[in-house]
Amino acid sequence: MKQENSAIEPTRSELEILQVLWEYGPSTVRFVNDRLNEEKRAVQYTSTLKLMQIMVEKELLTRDESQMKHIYIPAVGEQQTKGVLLDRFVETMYKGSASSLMMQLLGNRKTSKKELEAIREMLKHLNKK
Amino acid sequence: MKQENSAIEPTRSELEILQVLWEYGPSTVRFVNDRLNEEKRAVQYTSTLKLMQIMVEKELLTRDESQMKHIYIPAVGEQQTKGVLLDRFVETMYKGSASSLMMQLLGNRKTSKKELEAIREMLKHLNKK
DNA sequence: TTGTTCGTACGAAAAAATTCCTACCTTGGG
DNA sequence: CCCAAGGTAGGAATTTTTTCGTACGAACAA
Repeated sequence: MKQENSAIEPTRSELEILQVLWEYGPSTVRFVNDRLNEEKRAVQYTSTLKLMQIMVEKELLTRDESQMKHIYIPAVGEQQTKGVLLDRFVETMYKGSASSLMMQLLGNRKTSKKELEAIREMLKHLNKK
Repeated sequence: MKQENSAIEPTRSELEILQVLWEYGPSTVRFVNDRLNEEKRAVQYTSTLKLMQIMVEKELLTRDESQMKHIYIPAVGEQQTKGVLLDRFVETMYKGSASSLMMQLLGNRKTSKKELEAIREMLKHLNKK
């Protein structure tokens, strides 16, 4: 069955592509493919092409076809998309409890002192609102 | 190609099953399937069975076959698993920056005052360590 | 005993996500 | 002009994940 709803639901690979476009701005397939191969993993040019074409169909991307080298543009916002995914993550993993997630996060060794400081600082400012 | 590594990588459906087992403890397929149908979505008994059998193969679960009704037991810890998934999430979505994630989280409407209070409280205690 | 219910095993279908092959067009250099 | 490089389109194959049909055994009530 086809996915009919308009919910933002990028797959893992689609998300990788979006990340590139969010970071570098509108780009050609070639550029995106190069970034993926450099930063992520080996992937054939036509694979990336195909995926990006599908993403246009799904309206995750739009493209400018006025040149031979089409320019692909994200059709979904970075913050919005990440927000939705984060919400879903918190929902399914922590029953919607942000503080549970925080607890887990801070329990991990990987959270550096610097990170902690940043978070405290943020909360402080949040107080004033 | 088969997945050979032993990394904890439950799929979405597998995670649903794990959640049930984590919450209610070791259970039969029937019990898990009932919970899924109540709490999540319609799913056939044999589908759940199959999935749980696969999870045994993948060593996400173990099972006690001494009775006819097999009892399935999580083979991976809840905190550990969620921790790994959270780390990966932060890594891919926020370049490993916990504070970025926090920022996003707190920016969402859904974080209640109560949640905020809980987080502040937690950080306070974390100070003392 | 017999049939209904409930369990497991297992193959295979279906759906979703990903990858790649092939064909064909356009551009630019020699 | 001709070829090589690099682009798009699209079908199809693969892989991964999910779902289910069928077979068959055990338990239990009538």
